[in-house]
Amino acid sequence: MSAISERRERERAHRHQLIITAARELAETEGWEAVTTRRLAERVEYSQPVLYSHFNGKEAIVSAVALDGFSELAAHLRRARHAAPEPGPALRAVCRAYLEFATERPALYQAMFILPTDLKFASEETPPPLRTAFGEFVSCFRPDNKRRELFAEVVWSALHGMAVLSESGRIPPDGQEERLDFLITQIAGTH
Amino acid sequence: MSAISERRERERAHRHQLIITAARELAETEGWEAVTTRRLAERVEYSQPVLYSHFNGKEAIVSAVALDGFSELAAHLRRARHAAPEPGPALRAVCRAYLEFATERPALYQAMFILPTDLKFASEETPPPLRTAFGEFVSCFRPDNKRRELFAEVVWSALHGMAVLSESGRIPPDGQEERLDFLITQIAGTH
DNA sequence: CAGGATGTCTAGCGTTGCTAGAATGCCGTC
DNA sequence: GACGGCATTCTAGCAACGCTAGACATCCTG
Repeated sequence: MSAISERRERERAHRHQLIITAARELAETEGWEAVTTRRLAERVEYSQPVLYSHFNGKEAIVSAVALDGFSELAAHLRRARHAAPEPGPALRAVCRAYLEFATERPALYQAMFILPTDLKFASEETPPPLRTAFGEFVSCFRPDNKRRELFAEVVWSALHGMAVLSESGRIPPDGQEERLDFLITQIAGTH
Repeated sequence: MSAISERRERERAHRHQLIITAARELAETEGWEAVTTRRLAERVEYSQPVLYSHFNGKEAIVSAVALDGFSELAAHLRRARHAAPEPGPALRAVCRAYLEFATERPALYQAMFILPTDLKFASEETPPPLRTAFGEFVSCFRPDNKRRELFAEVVWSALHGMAVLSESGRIPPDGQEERLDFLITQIAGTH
């Protein structure tokens, strides 16, 4: 009884992740509007209702993808920050990594920041990956800086704005590097 | 023939605007997910297909609402800029007005910047209201500043990020004023 | 007053997210 | 080793969506 239900649990967990990755792949290749419950079910080779035994609905699936995205983003930013020698260039490196992430994984970024999700932000129930991702920005400022969280919020906002406005063509996608340079120059000296 | 068709034309134009304002009101009171073609048709007291004799589809209706929004935003920013005495406080006033606009008309702002629309940005076919709205930011910098467009893009991006991240609860909505203050302080001195 | 064009509506197509209830298959027990 | 019972999966379908074809009515023109 124990071993059997354990195996089932394992298979179930495996299928759970299968759904998430299938949704993500489908979104990355054809966009989120192509991610329907039917196509997703077909992709994982199960019928539609099994999706609902794993997730509360489509929004929960998007949320799961977004959560994975936050983990990757956090790792990506951390790598960039540790690769930079001093706290000064660290901010620039992290910002560049952020924009890189947004442009290279547009569908994932969309799930994280644009599509409606169940994720709770800026509260006690905020999932750890979200916290650590944000923490990477905070860590670019000196620990004795009492307003580092605030600074991080502004930097993050600016980057998000740049990412999303250039992605949608509202600002020319070319000038991204120059804009980043200006932003960093203005913020620098405050860490 | 002339007078009659003129009257028809007038009625048609009136109904055209009626659809737009109905869509906007519905979105502002119940959110864009409640704006369906059926409910919209019921609201204007016509059947569904008349919507399609005025617009190419739902996206075109959203675009029309967004376009109106850009006109209002441009006027709102211009008012704020002219109310400020010097170019220094002008930037702050315009930024504050922008955030005000975003928080007070969330549905309208969503149509302008988040929902998919037909509007062309940063190109030759960009509608005038979009240009003038962006121009208000540019005008906050000195005419001899060769990078004023770039600066305006960064400021706009930062404001958009702040607006949308606080609206969705990704950053605490309270700190908005403080964040704005930090942003302006860093950008100031470059106009 | 008839003819034709214009404009509007009824009805319906295909697809969406989601779910109830039938059917299937696997487990533990006698 | 056959069987009852439970969990799981599927078939089928609902209501609502954006959108459209074709019938219907209405009004101007000759």
